[in-house]
Amino acid sequence: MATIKDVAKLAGVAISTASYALNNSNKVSQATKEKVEAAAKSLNYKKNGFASDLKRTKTNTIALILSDLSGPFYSELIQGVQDVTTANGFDLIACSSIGGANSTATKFLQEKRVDGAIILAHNISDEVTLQSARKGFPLVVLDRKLDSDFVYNIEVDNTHGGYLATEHLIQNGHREIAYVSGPYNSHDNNLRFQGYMNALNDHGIAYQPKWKIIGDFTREGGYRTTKMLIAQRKFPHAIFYSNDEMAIGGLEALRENNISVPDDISIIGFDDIQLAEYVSPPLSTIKQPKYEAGSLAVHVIFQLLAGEKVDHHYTLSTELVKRQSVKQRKLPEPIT
Amino acid sequence: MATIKDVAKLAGVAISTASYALNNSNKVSQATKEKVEAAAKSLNYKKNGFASDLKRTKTNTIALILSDLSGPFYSELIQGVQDVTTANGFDLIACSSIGGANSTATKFLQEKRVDGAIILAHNISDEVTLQSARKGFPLVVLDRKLDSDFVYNIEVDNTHGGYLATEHLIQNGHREIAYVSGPYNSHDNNLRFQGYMNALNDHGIAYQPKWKIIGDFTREGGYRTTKMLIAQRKFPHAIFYSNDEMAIGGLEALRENNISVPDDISIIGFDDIQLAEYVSPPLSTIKQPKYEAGSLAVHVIFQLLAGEKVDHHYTLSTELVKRQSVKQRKLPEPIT
DNA sequence: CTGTTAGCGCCTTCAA
DNA sequence: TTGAAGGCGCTAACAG
Repeated sequence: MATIKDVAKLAGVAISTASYALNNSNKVSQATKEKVEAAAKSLNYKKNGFASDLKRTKTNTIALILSDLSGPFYSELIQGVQDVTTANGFDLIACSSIGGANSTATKFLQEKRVDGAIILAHNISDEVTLQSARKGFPLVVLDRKLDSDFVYNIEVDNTHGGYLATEHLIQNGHREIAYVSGPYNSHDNNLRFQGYMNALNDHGIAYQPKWKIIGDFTREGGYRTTKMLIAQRKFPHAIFYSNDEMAIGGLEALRENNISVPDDISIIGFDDIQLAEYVSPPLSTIKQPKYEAGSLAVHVIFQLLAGEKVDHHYTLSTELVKRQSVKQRKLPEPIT
Repeated sequence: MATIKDVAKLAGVAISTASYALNNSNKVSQATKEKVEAAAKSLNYKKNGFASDLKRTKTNTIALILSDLSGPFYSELIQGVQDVTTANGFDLIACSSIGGANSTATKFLQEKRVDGAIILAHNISDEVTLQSARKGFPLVVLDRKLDSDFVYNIEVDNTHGGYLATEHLIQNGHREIAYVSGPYNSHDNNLRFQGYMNALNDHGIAYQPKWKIIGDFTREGGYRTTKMLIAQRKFPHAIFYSNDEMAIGGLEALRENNISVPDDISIIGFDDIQLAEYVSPPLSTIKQPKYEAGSLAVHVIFQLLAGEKVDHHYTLSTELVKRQSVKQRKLPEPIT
């Protein structure tokens, strides 16, 4: 690979001159610039990005850390992140946190290969997050709540969302409502569950532990837990799946058992992923402002990079999306 | 930020010693190593990735270049890429080519920030691709065909896929078959169209230019072109959308006009994206071996990096997936 | 406008 | 086992 040295030599100028010329500085004459450019072209010279980043101690890129690049992550969120990042002339790279401490994500977080990062990856530990955040390296987390001088939190109002979902079910006459949870360590899940509890409570319905089923936020998990529910003697009036993926898995399990949604049972999800609208029946769910969350996250980073002071915590609101998986419950005929 | 110098100073050793200790070399005593590690920890030292990459002139990361990070890209493909990459202990980063020549993708391609790259982004020009590829920097393209010493091609058999789709329609009694194309400059599209033509030809059906509609591979494009088709006087027996996204957009247009699929018209897509199975009716389509394409791509890169010689061209086969959007055409009652 | 020079932070011979 | 020193490729004073 040709270096700037080779270019300078070929063009017959000093290295610095070549550098200036290549960076479009106005310190060199048009003639030299052309000479240098010609030399660069003929050598197929490409600058070494590291060397220049090293020198300037700044990369102009921010990282988006996802738990799995191929996962059903939120394309709107990425869109938001992407839009704001490119609008600011920064580069955006996405990397996965598969592999935990040895993952690419951890590497990027720790080795200052980027100027800032957004984390949406439950498999990055709080510990890694906390010890990576430092002055001059803003970190925004979208999936947890962390108190640190250098970590900024953006959350959607999961509690309220959980409340909304549960209340919608209650208002449709359902009282025996199962909650299919996400993993135990999921902050989001815990808040959604809190909302579920609150709604039950506000409507004078006693919480029954038997209706809390532990899932894992995956489609298979939803399928499995639903099968389990079906295998049990008692069946709820409705199921609140703590995310859409699980609800879709559940839908499949229900269909296989000829249990009709929403005639026999009502179900509701959380997230409003793209698929939700296409499954049959279309899934009622809780919509999160994903685009906003993504763009806000980057926005915070840029403010921080510019040395401004910003809040450490933001909460975005959620919204009920009524589709066709929830229906008014037919009460058993009163005996006359 | 603490540098290795600070660590060395605090630990009371030379810089090189600190470096050895931190890199687990066996050239330092256990005692020194511990001393250095303690110092590093207390300073919250993190090595600067650039500096070390610069020194070793190798990054251990490969880039996956997508036209849009938030786009409906192929999660299975990414899965394949990801699996093989991490299995080889390399890092994977995804970046977008939005912005063309000024995009992050172009930057990564040109500034040797990665050891190899996989391109699946029609908005990266052949020119950029060609001039980025160089010895020691293997490039695999998944969406075009390029002849260069340093570019490797992996294609799915689009022509055969197009043939399969069209033939399936023909075998169901359809003869007036519209083709909704992708963008003009899409290599994939051209091959699919070729397959369409071949099938028509093999079955003695004359190609009619009026049945070729120019789309753009987006859902909106499919919607728009279908509306157009509907607005015209003549309507085809069936439509072959050159990708699923467009077919889904088309489905919507058809539904809005109370044209039933597959009763009034049969349609087929291409790609077998996740949604295809969930739309109503479930979309018949052509499935591509996406996971294989992704894993093969990285595999090729690693072979190249290891100095092995590999073929410049691979073709993976496609397969017809029958679902419910294609139906045998009722012939008009013969007059008796 | 151009050239000289001193590092950015790290790794790695080489000599002690 | 440890330390001194050179340099990866580039940028940015500074001096001419």
